[in-house]
Amino acid sequence: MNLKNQVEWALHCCAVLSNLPEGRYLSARSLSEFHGVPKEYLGKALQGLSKAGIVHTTLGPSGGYRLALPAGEITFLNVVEAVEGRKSTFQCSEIRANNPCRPGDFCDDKPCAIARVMWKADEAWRQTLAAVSLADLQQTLQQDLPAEILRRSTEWLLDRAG
Amino acid sequence: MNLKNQVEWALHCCAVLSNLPEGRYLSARSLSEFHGVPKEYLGKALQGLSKAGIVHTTLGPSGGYRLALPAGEITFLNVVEAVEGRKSTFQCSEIRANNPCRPGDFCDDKPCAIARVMWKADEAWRQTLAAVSLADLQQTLQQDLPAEILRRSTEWLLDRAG
DNA sequence: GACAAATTACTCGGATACACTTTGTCCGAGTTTAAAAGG
DNA sequence: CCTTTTAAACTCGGACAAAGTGTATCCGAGTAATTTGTC
Repeated sequence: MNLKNQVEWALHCCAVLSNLPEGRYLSARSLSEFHGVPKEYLGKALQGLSKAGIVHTTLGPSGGYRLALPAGEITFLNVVEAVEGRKSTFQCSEIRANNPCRPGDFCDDKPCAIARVMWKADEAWRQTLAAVSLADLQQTLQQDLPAEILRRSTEWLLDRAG
Repeated sequence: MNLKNQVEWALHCCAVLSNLPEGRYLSARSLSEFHGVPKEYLGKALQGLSKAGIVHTTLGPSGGYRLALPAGEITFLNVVEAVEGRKSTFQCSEIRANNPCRPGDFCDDKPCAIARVMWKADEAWRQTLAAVSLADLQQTLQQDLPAEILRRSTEWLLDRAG
């Protein structure tokens, strides 16, 4: 079980969009060029973000994407779920019902004990992702990256932002 | 991203094997019949458990599987990793290196900030799974299930255990 | 110079193709127990 | 009754097939800004 690489791309795109001045838009083409990934396929991920209300888009030239909310109000979980979907990683297919010793009309009052554990783990995963916002990420990146690269990247982006 | 259904099957098989008296073995055929899943394919999952040292197997008639350790020393994580593999759900492909503003010889001293968050979430997931043992599961099941079904199931298993 | 029309640049969505993984089946080789055969 | 041989039941592993999902690519429709053309 692997997350799609679109999740990674979407997160990196959000990190870039966090650095964009308010009201400016950055096109899918520029985002794909900046990250070195195919534009058309990246578009699918961005459409996911758009549908989830995480980014806002405008059409036409100088159109593109910007965050629809302040970076502090968008979490990793929001982005991951927008691309990957909201359903649990563990799918219970109720095979306990196949037990030949169960009466046919027997009805369980609780979900399967195994599924409960797996879902709890899933919940822990989501909670960790929900605890980190794009603003947190931006702060981390500013500590990690040399100022020179940050400056040049910002310049590169502003050159292309509509 | 979904876990394989083999994970679910393997966990259910382990739950059954936890109820087996010490020294008895249960065949893949019986396990597949009990859970209503294809025998050959279930065999693949059991082979994973065997390779990971979670179950012990004997050949020949009256052969089959039993737990290789006390149920209290086998965790959900052990079983899940035996079937699903040990690598993280998030794969960092280092697309930050594609940033056109980075000098070609620049070397990051830390892993990507985005990957760090994703890996932390993965760790939380694993920690939750590592906190529950098969003994815990067995106890939960005994509280959940009616005594009648438990008794009949145990009888069914002992009939077939070698 | 003001207004309308055409062009351009972009997003969005659907259709399509390819590769990889999951899911499942089949069969042969090797191993151990149980049953049958022979003395 | 005891020993040897045969048969049966099982695991293990590899090869193979089908279905589903992930990873793209391509193209047409719609929209907004810009440019061009007209008065």
